Amino acid sequence: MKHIRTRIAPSPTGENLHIGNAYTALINYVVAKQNNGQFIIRIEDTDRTRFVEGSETRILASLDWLGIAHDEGPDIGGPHKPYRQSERLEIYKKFAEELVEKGHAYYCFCSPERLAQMRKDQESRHEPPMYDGKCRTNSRQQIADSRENGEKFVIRLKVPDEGTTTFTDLIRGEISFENKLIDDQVILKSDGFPTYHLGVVVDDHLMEISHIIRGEEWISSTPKHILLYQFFSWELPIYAHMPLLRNTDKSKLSKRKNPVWASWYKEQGFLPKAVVNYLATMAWAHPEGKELFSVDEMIQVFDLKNIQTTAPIFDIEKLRWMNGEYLRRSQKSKVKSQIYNFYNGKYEEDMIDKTVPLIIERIKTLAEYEAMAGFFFERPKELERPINEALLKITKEALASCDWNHEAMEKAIREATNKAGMKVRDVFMELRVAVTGKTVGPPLLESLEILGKKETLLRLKI
RNA sequence: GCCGCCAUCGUCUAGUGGCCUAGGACGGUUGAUUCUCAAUCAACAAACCGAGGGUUCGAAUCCCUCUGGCGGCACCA
Repeated sequence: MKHIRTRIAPSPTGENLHIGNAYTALINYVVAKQNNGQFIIRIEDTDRTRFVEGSETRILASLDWLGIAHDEGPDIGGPHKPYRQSERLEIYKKFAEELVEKGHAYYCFCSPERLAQMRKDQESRHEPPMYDGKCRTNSRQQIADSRENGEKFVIRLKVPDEGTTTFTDLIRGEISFENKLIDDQVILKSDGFPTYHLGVVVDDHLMEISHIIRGEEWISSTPKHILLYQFFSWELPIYAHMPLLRNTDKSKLSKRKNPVWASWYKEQGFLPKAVVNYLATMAWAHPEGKELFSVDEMIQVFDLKNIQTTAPIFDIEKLRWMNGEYLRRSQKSKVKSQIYNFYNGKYEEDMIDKTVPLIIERIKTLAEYEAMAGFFFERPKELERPINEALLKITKEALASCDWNHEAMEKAIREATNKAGMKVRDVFMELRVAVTGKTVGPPLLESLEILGKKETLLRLKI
């Protein structure tokens, strides 16, 4: 069987790893790992105008956070380095020129202005915007002259006027496009950088990528890539176009409408395992109907053919539920250190250790710890609502004289409450607000036990 | 406008011709428990399988048409 090699090819044009990229990364990773293959990261930084400093580092860090490890990449190298397209310019130039020599591509000297005007005209005529082929017919002499004059040029793919280009998508079946509707794509830009189309094909071939698993947004450019493979006489990889993650309004997941950066999920206190698990359930269902599973379990049973073709809506509510499940199923000691690390040492470890058992069932993300347990570390600056002193008095007296453990406190408070003829829940609520400042929180008496008698009585002004 | 992809509860999905009066999960609602909130447990509502035609003894499952949604149509990826 052919050696399996997959890849993701992010562009360092955003502030972090896009969650949609994390999604395709996961699938690529799983496919590679279940076949004992390699998962590669290649940085496609061919657009200098959109380049974002530091983006690559952050993308790699997020992938690492998610536990999606690569075998080859810009940071760790590999047999096909470099893994950054900006460092491979000579390669693309060579192949682009080879295509020109073979007659499958041509120099184009059209100015951006002319192209813009052309497209404008086409639009007004309700025609599809396409290059009109002006430079296709340039003579050798014309080309030589233009180049000698230092005119800027690009290299365009010469797409056949007739026939259709067909390819088989592993999860969608056969897809075909009429060649006459495919544009003469620019493959090498005037600045010497390749466009995506040349870059991917050349690198995927050179890096021996066997499966191209990417978002469905690429379906319509796939025929251009197929043509490129054919012109080079290279063996075609297997294609699988994943459904796109969507916003609630069904549009492609975007930062305008959704948190899309992997870093956001980290900052919000989501656990990487939960994020990955949730991502896995997008467009794919565990054969045994399991909702909660690890990447390793997924690797055992995953099959690309079972990927759903419909684009799923990314539902943060379900992710939150899943995160809560992971939190509750984790070992307490692990959660404790996760919380400690999440707050960067802002809260004492000792107090976190004591309070986690009380709040673990009440939070869905690490970031919720603060709202739930903040009162352990800091006196409430203000109370959520005013205190009924008469009600509070009952507990004050009971607490002042009883042993400091929650059983004793409970007994004392209940007795005092009954004697006063009041409702237990009302009395507890009064005490809760007085000590924690809030109407919602962990079990009160256990909390007070941890808080300590001194601090509690202080807050009660006894 | 042109090309392409897609179509089961609000959401994620199971379902590949009879096991479907369509199952599970999230979310929602109700109840139990309870010092609040959760967690937990129980129950309920929720898709007539986008619409219309076929094929078949029989279709969510196969075919066609339509409609809708989405994606693409750059010297961006």
